Amino acid sequence: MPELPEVETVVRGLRGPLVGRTITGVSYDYPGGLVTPDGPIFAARIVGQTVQSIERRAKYIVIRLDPDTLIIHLKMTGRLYVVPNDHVDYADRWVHFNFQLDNGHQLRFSDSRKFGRVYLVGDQSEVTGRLGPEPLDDDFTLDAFRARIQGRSGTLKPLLLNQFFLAGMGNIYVDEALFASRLHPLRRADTLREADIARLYEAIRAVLREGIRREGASVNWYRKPDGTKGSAQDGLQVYGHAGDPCPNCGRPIEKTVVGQRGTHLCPDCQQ
DNA sequence: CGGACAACCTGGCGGC
DNA sequence: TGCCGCCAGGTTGTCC
Repeated sequence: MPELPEVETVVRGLRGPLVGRTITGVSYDYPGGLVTPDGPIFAARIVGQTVQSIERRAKYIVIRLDPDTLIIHLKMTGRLYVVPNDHVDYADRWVHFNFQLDNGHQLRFSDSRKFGRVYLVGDQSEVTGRLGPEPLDDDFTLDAFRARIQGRSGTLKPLLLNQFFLAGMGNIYVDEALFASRLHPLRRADTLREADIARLYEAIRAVLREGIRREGASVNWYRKPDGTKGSAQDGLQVYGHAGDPCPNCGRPIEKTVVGQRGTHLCPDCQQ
């Protein structure tokens, strides 16, 4: 669920309460969620480090400490929020990491399905170094996208979900971008014409920007750091709309499986 | 390079 | 009301 717009919203919501804070302790009850370093080193190494800045790279939340970097991936059910030590929250039942801050607050990482991952590294590129370009960066131009997609032969949906091809898209926004560009999820990348590539490029950027503007899609688990829902789900055209009339032609939206993922499309509008 | 599939997990939901 | 079984999906790793 948390894709680029959701993670971007989380990052923006965490900056205020976290930047400038020093971590004074950490506890966790699911060692499997800690990728690196080894458990015995983790607490000793992070305690005493101060948050310098918070950024997003793909779907990773990158918290720059000094000298290390704390990186968190929410996967599907992860939630991050900062609350006073004595605050009781509904999502606390799934908290597996709890970072104590120097101002009587805590950064809590709740994750019911335990898919989320935590990294503490000296060099961010250990985790995010091989990811594809950021679709909303200024230097991700139409020319850059064209150069990247030319020479690829795979089907569009799995290609757009591939984080090494393009960073940040997930199941929701890929379905939306393909609908907006009138391209079928099974369309092969090497059959796209110039106009198709241009429409797809614009659609990717548009759906992601709209997702951020609406502060993410709370289809089920995703919440903003303040616990409230985003509203991007209200603007979705096809995702979660199986059987509903296509906003373009009125015929029913279909749900199928592409690349082992639930896929929503209008078979009449998307070719 | 690509595609299929299993694995990691557990809440929520449909069906009975 | 309660139980069973399946579905959801981000990422990695394996295999062909």
